[in-house]
Amino acid sequence: MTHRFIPPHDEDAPGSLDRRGRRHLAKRSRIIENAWALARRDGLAGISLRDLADSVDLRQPSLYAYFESKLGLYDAMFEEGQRQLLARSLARERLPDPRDELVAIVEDLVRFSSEDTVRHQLLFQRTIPGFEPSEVAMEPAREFVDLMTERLRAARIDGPGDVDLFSAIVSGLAHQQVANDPGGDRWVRLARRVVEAFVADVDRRADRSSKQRTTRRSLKT
Amino acid sequence: MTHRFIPPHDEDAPGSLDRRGRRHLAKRSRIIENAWALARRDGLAGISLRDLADSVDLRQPSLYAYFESKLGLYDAMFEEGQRQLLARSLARERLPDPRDELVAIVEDLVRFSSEDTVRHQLLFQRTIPGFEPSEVAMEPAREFVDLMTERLRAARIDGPGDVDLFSAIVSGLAHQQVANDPGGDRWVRLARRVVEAFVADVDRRADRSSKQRTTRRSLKT
DNA sequence: GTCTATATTCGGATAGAC
DNA sequence: GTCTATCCGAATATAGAC
Repeated sequence: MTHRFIPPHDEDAPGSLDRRGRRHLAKRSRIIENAWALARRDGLAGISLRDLADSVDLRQPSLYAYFESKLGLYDAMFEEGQRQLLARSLARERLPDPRDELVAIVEDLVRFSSEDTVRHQLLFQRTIPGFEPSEVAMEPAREFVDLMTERLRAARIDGPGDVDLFSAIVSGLAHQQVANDPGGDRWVRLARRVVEAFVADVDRRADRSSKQRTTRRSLKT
Repeated sequence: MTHRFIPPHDEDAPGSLDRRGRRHLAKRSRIIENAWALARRDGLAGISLRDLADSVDLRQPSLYAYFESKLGLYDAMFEEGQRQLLARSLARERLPDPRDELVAIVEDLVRFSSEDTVRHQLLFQRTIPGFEPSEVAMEPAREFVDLMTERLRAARIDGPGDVDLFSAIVSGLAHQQVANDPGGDRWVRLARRVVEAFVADVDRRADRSSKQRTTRRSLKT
């Protein structure tokens, strides 16, 4: 079962939208926007559909014209948050040095998380009981992972465990930043150092294994 | 305002407890134990005081003899979780090599988190709206930080940012382990590597700054 | 699409007797 | 300390008219 709500409409071209459909989506966006504001005020799980409806001058039951349930609302918020993250990464101009690029991405990510604690909570922690993002909502997340993987490959980081380790480092920085210095930059500032240490480790391991190969070969000949 | 509940009792020695006090504490412990079980089933925020009371054969209002409110219950759970973590770290025999000791601690920590997701949630993520641990509940957490700091110093890790970076790395491993491979060891296995990379980075920076000092000195003389 | 009205359930917390 | 009884509020969700 999915949380997504497909509003009923009957245009001829399924891809584009008529005036009604556009208005519908615009209002839906506004609702989501206000939902974020409420979440920042009352906590993510604390969003009340009544308050949300009030904030857009609707009665509470009318929200069901836009979302099939409260979980459907979370799903929409999740998707929007993931799109924001992806959009930000794509917007920034790519740096020539792949390692500088990694540093920039990590800084971006940590800042992105610390900008908005509840967004970080919805996107990266599983805190809403019963909520699991739908396939559609996960799509931008998948694209982002692809992008990250590509950037890591460009810096010659693709060994087994490398990506796991990198993801752990980034999520750790983000988490500490959000938890202990929200809005600040205490862990953002560590991005360069951590990337350099990580890259040095990857290099060191590559050296060691290539030396091992050389040794083995020289033993044979 | 604190969430802790000091049960009224009138013994002569304030430190020790009479029979009644001991029974009270024992039952309180049992309640907390069941609260963890419910949290694992329904989520942390999903604990219902009615269900909890049922599970210990009490009526719901009777719980207020043990906790002043639901937040007080969370506070007790938080304190207990922190004590478990501290107890585990103290129980393990200390390794002679301070870096091996660091590896062991990190593995411990990541395993501790992944053993029990909701405990990890309560202890390390701020997910319950309105809940902030009381001073008393934070006490074992402080002790744990002291212990960690001491272990890091033993490995000559005490530079500015070193502890921040280390904490980020550990929490990142734990978070990824909990989120993506709960009960497994995909990130636990990275503990040794990550500690070694971290230590190498600290050494490298120490070398560099000592060389800088040497250069400056040789310029002077 | 939006409304009114309402169903339904459940939550935490309190009063006061025993 | 434990109970019964109850309060009070809040929540999501549905039915059906317009």
